[in-house]
Amino acid sequence: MSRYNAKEVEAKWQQAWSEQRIFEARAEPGRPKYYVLEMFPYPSGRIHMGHVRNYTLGDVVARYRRARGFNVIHPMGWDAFGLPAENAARDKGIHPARWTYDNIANMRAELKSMGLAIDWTREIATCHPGYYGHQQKLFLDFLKAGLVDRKESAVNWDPVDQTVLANEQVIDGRGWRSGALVEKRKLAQWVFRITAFADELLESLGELERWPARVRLMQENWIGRSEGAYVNFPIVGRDSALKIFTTRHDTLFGASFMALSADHPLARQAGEKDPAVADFIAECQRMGTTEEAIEKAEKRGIDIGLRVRHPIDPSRELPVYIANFVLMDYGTGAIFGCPAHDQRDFDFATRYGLPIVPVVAPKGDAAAVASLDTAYVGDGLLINSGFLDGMTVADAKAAMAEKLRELDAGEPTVTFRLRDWGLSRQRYWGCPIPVIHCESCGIVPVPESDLPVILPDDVTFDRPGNPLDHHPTWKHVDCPSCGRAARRETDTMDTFVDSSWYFARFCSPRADVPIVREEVDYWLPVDQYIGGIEHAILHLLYSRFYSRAMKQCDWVSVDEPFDGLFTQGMVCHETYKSADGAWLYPEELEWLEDGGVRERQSGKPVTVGRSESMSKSKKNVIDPGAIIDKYGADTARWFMLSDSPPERDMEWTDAGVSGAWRFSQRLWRQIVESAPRHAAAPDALPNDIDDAGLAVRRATHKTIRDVGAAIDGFHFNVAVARIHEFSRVLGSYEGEGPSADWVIREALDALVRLFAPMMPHLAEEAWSTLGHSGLVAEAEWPAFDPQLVVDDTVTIVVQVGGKTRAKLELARDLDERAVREAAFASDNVVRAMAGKTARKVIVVPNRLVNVVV
RNA sequence: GGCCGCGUGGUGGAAUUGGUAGACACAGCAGACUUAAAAUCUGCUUCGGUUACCCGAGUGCCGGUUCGAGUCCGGCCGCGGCCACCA
Repeated sequence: MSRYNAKEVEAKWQQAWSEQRIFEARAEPGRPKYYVLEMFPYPSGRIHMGHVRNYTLGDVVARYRRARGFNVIHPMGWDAFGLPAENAARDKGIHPARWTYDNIANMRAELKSMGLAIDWTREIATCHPGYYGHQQKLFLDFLKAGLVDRKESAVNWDPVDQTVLANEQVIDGRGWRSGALVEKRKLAQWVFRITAFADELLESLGELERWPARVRLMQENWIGRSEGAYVNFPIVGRDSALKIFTTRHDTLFGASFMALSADHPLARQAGEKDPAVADFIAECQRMGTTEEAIEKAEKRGIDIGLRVRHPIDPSRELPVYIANFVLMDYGTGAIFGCPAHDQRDFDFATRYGLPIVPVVAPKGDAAAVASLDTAYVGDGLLINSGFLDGMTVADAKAAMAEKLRELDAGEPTVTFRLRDWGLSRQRYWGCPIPVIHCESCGIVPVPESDLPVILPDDVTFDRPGNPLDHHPTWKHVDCPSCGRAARRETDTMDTFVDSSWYFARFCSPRADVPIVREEVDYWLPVDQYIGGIEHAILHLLYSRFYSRAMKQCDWVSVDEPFDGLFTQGMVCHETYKSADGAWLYPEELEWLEDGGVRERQSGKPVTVGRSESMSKSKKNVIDPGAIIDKYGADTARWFMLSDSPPERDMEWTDAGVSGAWRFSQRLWRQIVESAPRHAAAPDALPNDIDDAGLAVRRATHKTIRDVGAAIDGFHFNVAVARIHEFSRVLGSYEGEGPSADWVIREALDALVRLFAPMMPHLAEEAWSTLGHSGLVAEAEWPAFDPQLVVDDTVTIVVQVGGKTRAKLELARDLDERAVREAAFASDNVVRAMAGKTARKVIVVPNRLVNVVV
């Protein structure tokens, strides 16, 4: 029995693909293209199972589309800037560049061992000046186009590491690395004006039909459009007014106080005069932004003595508080409090003894809201509201908006939750922001002739803060405008910037301009993008913004970069804990015959925990390298595609892997053992084949149809099942085959091409064993004969009263009367009817008969 | 708290979108081959009623629409995700 040696065979075919350069893509205007892209990896050092799943899915699509005749582009690169490289430098003394490029070399080799149909000539790394230099050019274009701004904004500041932290890096109010209490600081930051596209980014979500509904919804919520109104409350004793934003202007008559954010200019003014107010502001700024902090935080405030007039009823004066629950960067940083109809305002009013005046009641029934113990946020009719009384909430909003406009006291407006994208990071290992600060000229862009602004190599990590800041010379430059001494911007860009345009750079990865228009016009948009759901918001939203910004600067023609998006599930594995509660690696365990588990070394008992997403911290990881080494890439790929639908989480099991390995061996035997016996099909197919021959041909053509449909729909697990089934069918004819041996040959030729996208190495070996000279990677997808996928007979289900009582094998398209007769002739049907007469008979052609008794 | 998903055998999951529930696989059991084991092959495998046949129940729970519901509608229960003091 011949055994398939994956290790040798896989290396051989990987070399053949590479030597024949079949995956190198070239734009061919007029020929249909297909751009397959998986989210590029961060070069952490080793690939993990999540990568294996991601790139296997993409590779199936790429190879399948190629077989379908598309001009496929399938590139790979490295999201290579980021904090871990700097941490490695601090902890191990390795330069970030060295660490990163070493990791890339490792991971490239690992990815290559997977046998991916990738055009490696297009490989890019975002940390290379040949990439980030062009990113600086785009930045300057955006700056010129008014898409970049410099803004004072509140940031999380780690006083020990002396850097800004992203929200995700603040854990329980402390820096994740230093453990220091994080402060809120105002810093001048560069921002992309993503909010300028808020409406468009929201609107266009509707056109992304090949995106998961869930992702679109998440983006919709993230952008968070709300319709409301600005309202101006004149300040008593001053010329100015306090401007607030509300979505409930219908409840304006229920106002009982005003509340300002601690960062509001009026709050600051008050703080300068009153130490108690200043103390309260300081306290608000210290307040954590974590989930628990927010949940526990009480609604608190301080009356700053200011009074405003109600805009509709000037006789009423309202107190102005600073409140800890009002955010500066949403709306205007100030609200009016309507305790009866907002829970936060209700809590606040209760605490400070402010009036609670209901102005909306169900059906206008004032009694129903006379004594509230929580805010009433439901619908109803207006009460206690002068000219609004009796109106619905919606009508009252409209009427109030009209009134505000009349009085010049406010106007309807739309507000978004989306904020501008702060891109400044006080870090070394990122793309330098190409601007210069000059005392006399202000902000001066780096002249394009001076690009790229290259990161200096000679940096030190021996003290906290940004190494670019500590560098003795790098930041000192002459102002390009006036020539006097000036300072280079030492902040670098958020790494999300790097990944916001890489799909465009892949189209012309070596060009001396960022993007070559003819190339992107041919290849973009990405037809199928594949990656984890964790990027559902930020990366995908940023890329959508970037596309629009690049279009505005005439670099690309598309608004939407990703036509189709697929979000894969995670790879999970059981977790193991020792008796003293420490996590254990699967390799540290020994499995006993009785099904128990213990530690291999010590023999101590082990608790098997639930299956969770593979992570180093829980030690429930399986190294893909070891699996590929032992079983081959095809086995790993096949297992990834089997059983679990790709969008769902899957569980990695030893049994599953060995099952995949056994099946690959089975396929190999089946093909190699039958191949010599079966001749190729004659040009003119004979009609006189026997029943077995016809059955095999039908199975072949149905499988071709079903596998194609399954791959089209991303149901790779179903495609796998159909191939299993087909292999069994062929197996059942191994002893006594059809008289026409070309029928088996036709089946094998189809079979190999059907599993080629999934197990490409085995497929090449099988294809050549079958006597084909070319590569199966370049073979056409088999076509099915529509006549052969329709059987002559159909199984008709006969139900009596909705319960299945018989199954009849009848000729296809038999007329209704004959079907009825056959149904009533069935013993089981007669018995089930028990002498009753049929009240009604429903006949669904070629499917079922339901006798209603 | 808001919004959105999902609940199918021992397990992962199928089910032409309202028409045979459990394809395919894993695990398990039985058998063949073998001195034996491994490997391989064959069969069985939702639960209950004595095997075959057949009967009853069955897609989280309760109800509804329909000749017919895993699929549609209403209400519960459970699990998960995203956002979250967003005015």
